[in-house]
Order: sequence, then C-alpha cells, then structure tokens
Amino acid sequence: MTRADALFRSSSPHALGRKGRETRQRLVDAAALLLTSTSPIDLTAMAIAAEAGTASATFYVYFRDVQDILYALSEAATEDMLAAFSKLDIFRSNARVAEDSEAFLKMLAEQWERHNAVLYYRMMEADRGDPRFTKLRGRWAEAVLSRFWELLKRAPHLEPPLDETDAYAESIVLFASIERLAAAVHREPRLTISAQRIRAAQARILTRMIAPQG
DNA sequence: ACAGAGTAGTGCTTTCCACA
DNA sequence: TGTGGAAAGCACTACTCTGT
Repeated sequence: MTRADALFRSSSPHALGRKGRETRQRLVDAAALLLTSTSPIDLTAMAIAAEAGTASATFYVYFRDVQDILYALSEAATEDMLAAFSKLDIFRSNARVAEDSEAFLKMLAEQWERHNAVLYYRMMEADRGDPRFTKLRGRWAEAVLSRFWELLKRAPHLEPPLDETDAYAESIVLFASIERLAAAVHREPRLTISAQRIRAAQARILTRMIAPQG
C-alpha cells in the first residue's frame, strides 16, 4: 500500500471493501473514545491502533497521520451540526427570533457536549490557518451566518435598514461571539455563572440585535 | 551557578514486505 | 485486498559536559 493509496483512502472510505471499511470505522471509533480522556494534541497513532485492536501500520493504511483522523472526526461532527441546524429550520422570520435563538443555543450546547474535543480541535486548527479545517468551520459558519444576514437586512427596529455589507459584518460579530462562548463554557471551570444563564443571556442579546420584542 | 552544546535513551511515525 | 511484524527514521527529553 503506497502513501498515495493511503491518501486516497483517507478521504474516500467508499473505495474500500467491507473489511477495510470496518477497520477504518474501528479506528475512527477508537480515536473518538480516546478523545473522551485524552487531549487531541496527545493522541497517538499507536494508542488509536491499540484501542482498535490493530497494528499501527494498519492505521497508516487508512489515515495519513493523527491529524488526518482528527479531520475525519471533525468532518463527521460538522455534518452532525449542519444536520441538526437544518432540522430545526430556524431563523426564517424576524417574528420568531426569541424562540429560535433559544432552540439554536440549546442545539449548539448539545453539539458541543457531544463533540467537545473535536470541535475545539477544529477551531484551533482553523485558527492556525489549516485550509482543510478552515473550510470545514466555514461551512458551518456560512450556514448560520446566511440566516442571521437575511434577518438583519430586514430587522424591523433598524431605520434606515443596514446595507448588505454591514448586515453581514454584524452577522459575523454575532456568530463569532456565540461560537467562542460555546467553546469556552465547556472548558472554563472558573465561570461562576451557569451555562444555562449564559445561554439565556445569549438568546436575549440575539433577539435584541435582530428583532427586539415590543 | 548558569547557559548552551552534545549525547544517549525512549517512544512514535512511517514504510517495506510477507502472509492470509 | 487487508493485515501486521520488523526496522529505519525522527522528535523529544533527560542527562552530562564544558565554558563563562
């Protein structure tokens, strides 16, 4: 198995046979399990392979390196988030922003609970400028930003309305603060306010910014 | 006492290749 | 086609030595 083959396989699991798909999935599951107790930075191919009950050589048949398997996990987490967001079908109307914000922030908290280490790693690698992780984060951001943007362009309390660019800029500000806080709430043990109270505050601020009631 | 260079040991990554 | 043993290569760490 050449390095090029491994590269192809890591990004195209469907090209594998049944046994290969099973082994690849075992490695992904093993990595996900190890991430519940190990930092992504300390994760090793040897540990993943051992947890999956296979040799480290086999690991490199399916993944280029540890970052590659972390990317696969990040990709799956992003798909999960996009599906959850799409299922909610929120931020379509300025009249429902308060309810939608609560639903959105609850969903976001659940996603961070489920994919904590992977999402944090995705954020870190995207911040570092890795194009694959940047693109992944961008897909998620774009899905949410586009909804905020549409609502801000026709925010009922803004007269004159924001132009397209300013509406998009404000969408970015809102999204970035929500995303960063979602990460921080899960990793900052010194916070004296409960995650629920912070979420409620975020929902109020979103509502105030996009479509204040009354 | 301290800083920097050199070295050995250790663990991990990566590849090759034989085998099922 | 898929797996894993073996080994080379690499990176990191701890330790020792040397000069200031």
